[in-house]
Amino acid sequence: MVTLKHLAEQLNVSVSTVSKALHDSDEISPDTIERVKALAKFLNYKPNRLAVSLKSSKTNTIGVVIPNILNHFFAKALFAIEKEATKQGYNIITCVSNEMREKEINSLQLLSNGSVDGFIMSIAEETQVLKKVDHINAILKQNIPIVLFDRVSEDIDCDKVIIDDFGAAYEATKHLLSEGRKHITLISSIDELSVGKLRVEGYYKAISEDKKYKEKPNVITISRDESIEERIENLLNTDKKIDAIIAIDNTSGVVALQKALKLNIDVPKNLSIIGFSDENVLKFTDPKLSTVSQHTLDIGRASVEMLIHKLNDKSLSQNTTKTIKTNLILRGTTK
Amino acid sequence: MVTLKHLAEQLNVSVSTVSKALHDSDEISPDTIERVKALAKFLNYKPNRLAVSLKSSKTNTIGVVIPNILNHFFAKALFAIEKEATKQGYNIITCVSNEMREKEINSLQLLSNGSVDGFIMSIAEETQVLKKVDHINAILKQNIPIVLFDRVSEDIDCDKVIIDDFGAAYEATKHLLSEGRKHITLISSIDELSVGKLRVEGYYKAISEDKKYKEKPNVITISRDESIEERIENLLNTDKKIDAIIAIDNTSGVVALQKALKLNIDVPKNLSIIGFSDENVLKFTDPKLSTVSQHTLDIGRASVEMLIHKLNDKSLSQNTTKTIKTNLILRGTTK
DNA sequence: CTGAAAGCGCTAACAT
DNA sequence: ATGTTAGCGCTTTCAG
Repeated sequence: MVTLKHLAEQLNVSVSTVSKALHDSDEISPDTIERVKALAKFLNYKPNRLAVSLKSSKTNTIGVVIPNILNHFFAKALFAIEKEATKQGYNIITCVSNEMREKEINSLQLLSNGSVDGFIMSIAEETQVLKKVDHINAILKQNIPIVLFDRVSEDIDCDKVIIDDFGAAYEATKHLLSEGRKHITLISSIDELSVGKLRVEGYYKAISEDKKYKEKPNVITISRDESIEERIENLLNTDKKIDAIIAIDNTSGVVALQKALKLNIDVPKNLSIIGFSDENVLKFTDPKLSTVSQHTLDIGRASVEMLIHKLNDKSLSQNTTKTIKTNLILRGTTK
Repeated sequence: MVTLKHLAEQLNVSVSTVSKALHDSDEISPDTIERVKALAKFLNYKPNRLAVSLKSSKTNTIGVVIPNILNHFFAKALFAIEKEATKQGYNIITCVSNEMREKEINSLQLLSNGSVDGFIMSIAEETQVLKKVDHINAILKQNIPIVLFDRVSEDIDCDKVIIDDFGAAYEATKHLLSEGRKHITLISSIDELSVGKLRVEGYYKAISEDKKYKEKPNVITISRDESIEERIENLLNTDKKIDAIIAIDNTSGVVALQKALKLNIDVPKNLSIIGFSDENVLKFTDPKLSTVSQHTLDIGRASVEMLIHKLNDKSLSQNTTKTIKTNLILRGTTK
């Protein structure tokens, strides 16, 4: 690895001269600057990032802690975060909590030792269930900024980026009501998560506001160790009255559509389906699933922007919550 | 941030004493060790990673450069890499090339300045098409080890982890032949990639070895700007003789299955389908797609192992290529 | 215009 | 058993 010292020796000048020259300091003669730069280029000199960071107490690195990279939502968020971070001259170090609080604690500990300037994270399921977030607050107390996205917590006071989960489910349910559906069922495999709870609330609200709707709300929660496929096939088989489904997680919507087709249920004539899936699954379904579009790329981008904003002005102790708007995109599974 | 200096001042000893104490040096009295450790724990002292790395010329960080994180194969590989790296005490810095050579160059440049000890990467499509890999060889020349996985190149002399693409396609095709299929069609949307080419070769070999098979090989390549869905629906609609499909990319197999079901083709009675998809799509299909299982987790793990192995013994200039075996898993879309 | 020196936080050879 | 010093590669005062 070629260092300032090497350059200095080659050119018979001091290290500090070289350093200044490379930064176009006007303390240095144009002639020297040129010579230094020429040699630097020739030898492919690159400033050692560790040394620069150590000196400046600034790593230009963001720690990203996500629950599960195999979940397409988080993969996409990571994609967006990486893209925006790169654009702004930041690297990202990625850790996966695998939904476990212990791993989350580890990752946070590991990186909060000067490795990163701040964190972007989404809370592990276990952490949300246990409602123990002191490990996150501990980082904040060390004056390392955190931006929470999607899965957030009231007990943490920091910047946040969320979607309007309540409103999104509310709108989706309203649409199904407007179609004249009489038996709207909500399916959730994420009822432990903050976002899951909010979406259910939105569904309740829409139902309760509709005077003409006679049925009680029907919420199907599927636990981690159940087979989503079996449960849904069963549901459609036994409860023939269901004429609309709002599936509030990543995958249930697609599964519901598959099973409906298999059972020869006419979609959307006799059954409407709205999912929260990402566009990537569309190529696997025919008709195309109608979805609540979550603008995941915007979520990632906004998270990076907020973090860097705070990094640039740490005095800024004001915390804000940014809500990314959703879109109800009607495709082939709704009337 | 609490440093050795802080601890030293609090305890009225020197910095080096503190350092040694924390490393259980036997130059230090048990008593002092205990006091130092107690205070360190109390103040939540964590050694500054940058300083340690700078001093030791060892970052314990791996740079991971992948083409596309929205591709489930790479997401899963990244998952495995992160997991194994963490287990071995390494962090990962992730960069996404987005299949672009330019971004690949940038990432490599950016991280080869002391940020990482080595790289794990899979080559961008553009790089494979252009066959220009000097930027990768340049890193190797700087004595920074690289492990290439999945998408590799003959023109790069380094450690590699691949699957037996040729053999996998060969076996899959042989199975279709053994079912007595007469019109086996290969579908590929990745014919520009090294792995794509190898899989096609495997298909050819199997076909050509079968004396009883009369038909010419039938290879359908779908380009980036075509709609895979349209193309496949069209294919099945127009060529009614097709009785078996081997889909060598991530998604075509599932799409083919969907379209076949839509067109009321009896799968697997009249049409067998084998895909190269990951298990994650299975929940979206009924019947379940038969696939070539690529053991992506093993690929990721092996990559980390190889890199760390080389890191631990840099003199080891011997490069090896590890081939991860595949499995043909027969499910509902084959007889 | 250039250089010497200090220091970021840590380790380790070398005193004491 | 503890302390001093030098140095990893870099930036930045302060001298010259």
